Amino acid sequence: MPELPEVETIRRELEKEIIGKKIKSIEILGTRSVRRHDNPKQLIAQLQGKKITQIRRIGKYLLFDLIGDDILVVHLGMSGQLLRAKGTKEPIPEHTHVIITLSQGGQLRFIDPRTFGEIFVTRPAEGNPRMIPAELLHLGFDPLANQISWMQFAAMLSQRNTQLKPLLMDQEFVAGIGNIYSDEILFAAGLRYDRKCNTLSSQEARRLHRSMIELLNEAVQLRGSSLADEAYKDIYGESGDFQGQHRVYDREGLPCPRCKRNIKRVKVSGRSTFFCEHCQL
DNA sequence: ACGCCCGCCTGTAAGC
DNA sequence: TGCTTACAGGCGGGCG
Repeated sequence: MPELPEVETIRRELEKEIIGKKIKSIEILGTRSVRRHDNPKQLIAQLQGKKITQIRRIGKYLLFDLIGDDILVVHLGMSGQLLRAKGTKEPIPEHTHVIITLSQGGQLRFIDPRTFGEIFVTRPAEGNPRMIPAELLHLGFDPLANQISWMQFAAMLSQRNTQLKPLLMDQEFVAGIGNIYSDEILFAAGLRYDRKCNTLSSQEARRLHRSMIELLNEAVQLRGSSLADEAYKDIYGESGDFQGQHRVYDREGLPCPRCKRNIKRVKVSGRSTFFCEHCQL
């Protein structure tokens, strides 16, 4: 599923491809993707003719800033793709829910088999200096966009009493980390998924902070992870290359790259969790 | 505040 | 071989 590195890859590509272009028309083929809107026609009217000025990302959300303060928000959920079509005549893939036609710029298609993703139009929350819509105000800091110091991070950890993995995946604490990257970050930091956050030494908190930023940056460099049972593709339909770098995720029974002992798998709040008992304490 | 489960979905794969 | 079941998980909501 697209997490921060995948969404950032898409954001960078969109920045190159569609900034300055105008939305010519929108076609909504299935209403589930636009479920926040009572009236999809209103959404269409709101977007038509608007110029795209900027593409932002907060956590796993993409924000298309439009002329006149409107913001088109896209969340890919589990299986969402945003695919670029050069023309308007390319065949429409199955599970295409929304088609955005751009003035002299082909189309963007929103494809999402599992329909956990969504698209909605909104505006910046009243008086919000960072122009963040109310719907996204609950999100915590973005580990790449708003870098915080390890000291601040350590202070935040010390105030919580939860296990590390659920905290890393809590979008209100830090935005953008899902199941794959939480396991990879914890392995890189040498910390177990079930360590209580407020028991970390300052050295451990610093290691976790550093691992989080470094690992996410490395994953962005390789344009994210595409797994076998997953549908992540960038806007050109290309897979990412970071899956080859996974050290624990989906590697149950395989040797730990560090100590060669078998990678273990457990369930943590219903989610598969992969770790090395020897290297993560 | 925290942990855990459910419901929402569909494609894939394992099990009988 | 063919059907059924489990699994994958982001997110919001609810319950203890």
